[in-house]
Amino acid sequence: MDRRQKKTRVSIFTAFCELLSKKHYNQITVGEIIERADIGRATFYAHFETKDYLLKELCEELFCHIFDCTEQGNEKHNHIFSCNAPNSVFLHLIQHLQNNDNNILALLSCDNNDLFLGYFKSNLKELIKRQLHLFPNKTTNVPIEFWINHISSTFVETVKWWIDNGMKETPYDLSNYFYAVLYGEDNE
Amino acid sequence: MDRRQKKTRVSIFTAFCELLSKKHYNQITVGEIIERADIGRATFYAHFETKDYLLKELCEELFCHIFDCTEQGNEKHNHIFSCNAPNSVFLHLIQHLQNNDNNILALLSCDNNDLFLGYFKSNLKELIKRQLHLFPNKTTNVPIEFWINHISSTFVETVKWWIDNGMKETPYDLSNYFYAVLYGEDNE
DNA sequence: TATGATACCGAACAAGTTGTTCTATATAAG
DNA sequence: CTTATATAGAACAACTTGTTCGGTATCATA
Repeated sequence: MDRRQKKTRVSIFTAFCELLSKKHYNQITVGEIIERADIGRATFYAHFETKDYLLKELCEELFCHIFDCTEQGNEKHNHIFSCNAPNSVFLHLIQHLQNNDNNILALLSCDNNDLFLGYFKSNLKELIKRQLHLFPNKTTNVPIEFWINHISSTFVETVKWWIDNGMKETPYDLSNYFYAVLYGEDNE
Repeated sequence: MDRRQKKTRVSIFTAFCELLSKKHYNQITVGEIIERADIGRATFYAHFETKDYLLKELCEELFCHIFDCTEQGNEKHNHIFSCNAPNSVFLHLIQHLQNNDNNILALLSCDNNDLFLGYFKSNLKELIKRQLHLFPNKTTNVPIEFWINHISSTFVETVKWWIDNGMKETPYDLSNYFYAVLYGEDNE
């Protein structure tokens, strides 16, 4: 990609993230974004058809960066699945979040959740589907699709709860909470 | 309240709900609302400071109507808690939804979820807190606040999943799904 | 029925937002 | 050096928001 394009794209993403951590997505205007990114109006629209697409592409980049590790089998940076226990998978995910890779926390914590969390959950579901053997269905009469949805929902809600309450718990403890409500008793 | 005010308020709510069932909240303009409600622009703003407040008040009316039953102890229309089992509580709630009281389904089903579901969940949490004895915490090391959040999240996500998949399951079955992922095995 | 209060209409308005279009300039690639 | 492309920057129409104001209809009361 053209060096200029890349620079512009990065500065838009950066400005957008900074704004997202301050105010609700709905209240952010294109005018604010281009002012903070210090680019021309036409340039913005040359990159993104609309604000919604900007968010969409931002999410894709961020989640791709986090979930990617699981794509290429057992070859390269699949550290999330280095240990074959579901608890470990999510522990790693939570640690990623705690490290605040790519400023994801700022996006998860504020009011912009709705759309963002939607993308997050949808990526999570794909991950779970691909690694379903790690999450045995503990009940007999619940459809598999419902079960998958429940796992990913529970994880997203766990993280949301964690953030809303000041992230006091360690990733390890939180991962155990998650696992406890999902599978009954703590697995220690 | 003045008969005129009441009429105006109702027509605004009605128009708003109809629009919400068609398009996303963000894409609905005040212009559309007042055109469909057939009222003057100034009249709208005399009733609601902004579109967000309109949604807020709408939610309060709707949820009050559904959750109210639990407020006045065991005296009047507390049919939701007529049976002292948590499964029954949510079964009743789901049946309310299936009956589509006050067109709530239209609001839950479409793209407008975010804000609306937020209010829904917050009402749910209050209900659960008041009736916590019905939901024994099955795990030892999970904080009670986390547990409450998990119950209400799971219910909201269950209903969302149900709607997104065409509401094929009976309220009875769905309630069992909910209870199964929450408490391990089916309680039949 | 008469009267004062209040809700409504509708039009106009400023301020702000969106997405497009244009020319000129700067930067990349061959 | 030359050509292609990305950007700046300004101007633009169309739309949205929230306010204002004078006139009209409806209420509640005497």
